[in-house]
Amino acid sequence: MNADEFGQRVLEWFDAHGRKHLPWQQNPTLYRVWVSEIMLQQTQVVTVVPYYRRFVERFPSIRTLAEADLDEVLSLWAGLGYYARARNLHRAAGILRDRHGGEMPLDIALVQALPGVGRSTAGAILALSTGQRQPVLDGNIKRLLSRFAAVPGWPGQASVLARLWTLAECYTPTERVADYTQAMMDLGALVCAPRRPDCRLCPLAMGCVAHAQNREMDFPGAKPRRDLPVRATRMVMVRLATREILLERRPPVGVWGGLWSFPECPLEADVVDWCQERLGLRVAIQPLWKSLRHTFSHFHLDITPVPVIAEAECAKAVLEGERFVWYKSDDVQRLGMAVPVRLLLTALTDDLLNYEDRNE
DNA sequence: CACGCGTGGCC
DNA sequence: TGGCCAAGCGT
Repeated sequence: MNADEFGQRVLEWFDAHGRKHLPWQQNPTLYRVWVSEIMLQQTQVVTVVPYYRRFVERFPSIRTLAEADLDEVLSLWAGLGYYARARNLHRAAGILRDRHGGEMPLDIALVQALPGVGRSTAGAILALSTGQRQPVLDGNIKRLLSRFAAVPGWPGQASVLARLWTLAECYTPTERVADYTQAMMDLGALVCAPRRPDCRLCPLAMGCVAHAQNREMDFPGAKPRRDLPVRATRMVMVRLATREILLERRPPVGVWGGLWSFPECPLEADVVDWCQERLGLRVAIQPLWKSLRHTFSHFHLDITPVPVIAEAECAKAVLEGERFVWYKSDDVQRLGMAVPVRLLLTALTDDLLNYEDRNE
């Protein structure tokens, strides 16, 4: 099947079955498509949609995003994961404001130079928003092309990746590039699916090498896997008699970077001493009622929560400033703390306050 | 090139 | 129910 026929068939399929009502497809400006592409990195459409709506309502333009506090940007990202995306998005908005007149450039090299924007995302932004002829190679298209051409090997391997890029480039048409690009992602997500590809619905089945060999599931080649490491940590839940709880801003990089969580106390340290030295707090430890395992895609995190009661006057005096915050449950949304909201605040804090109630 | 980086859904 | 996967990129 030549490239013209490939594109023709894909576009015909798009007209009949492609997705045309996603939020970022309505008024697909460079800014709106950019935000959507960042959110969609390693994240499924159904998960993104509500976050996307809230985000572009609050930050409708590059300039509003650039002027915002990172804390507020993170607060709208809370729960979506991969928070470096939000930090990069905010930083890139500042770059666009300062060096590009507040506009997304049309030169793919400049787009790709923005933090958080790689080759595929840069291509998707320009192709979907302006129709510029740029290839895209996301996970869906990798899978589709791997099967169509029976490309052996794991796409994480440079040689395999290079071959897929060549195919993506070759099949990208000169007309209706936006529809074609959307169609390829839709085909990969809805028809050429990872688990159960439905080749009866595929407009490319007649040219698909993997299908001809009945080997759809052999492509793309499997990623070499190793077992997840386990990390252990301890989080100190400092509570005042007023039911306020202490949160600390996490470092800007690493797990949950830039978000707020309970302070982490080294496992080898004595909690009472550590609170005295690190936080300047005199505390009383409460009984521990459970520990918690949180599984990430790349490791297990075993968390030991340690509830402690601190003296209010001392605590207030010592821990004022940007690094720490005292909160009540109502304040969570304002602060934008993904981890505390979902994992720590809802689970551990509820337990902490229930525990307190039971003992009153 | 290998690894770090989240979360929800699927079986 | 634990392992796997999903619109990648930065280091």
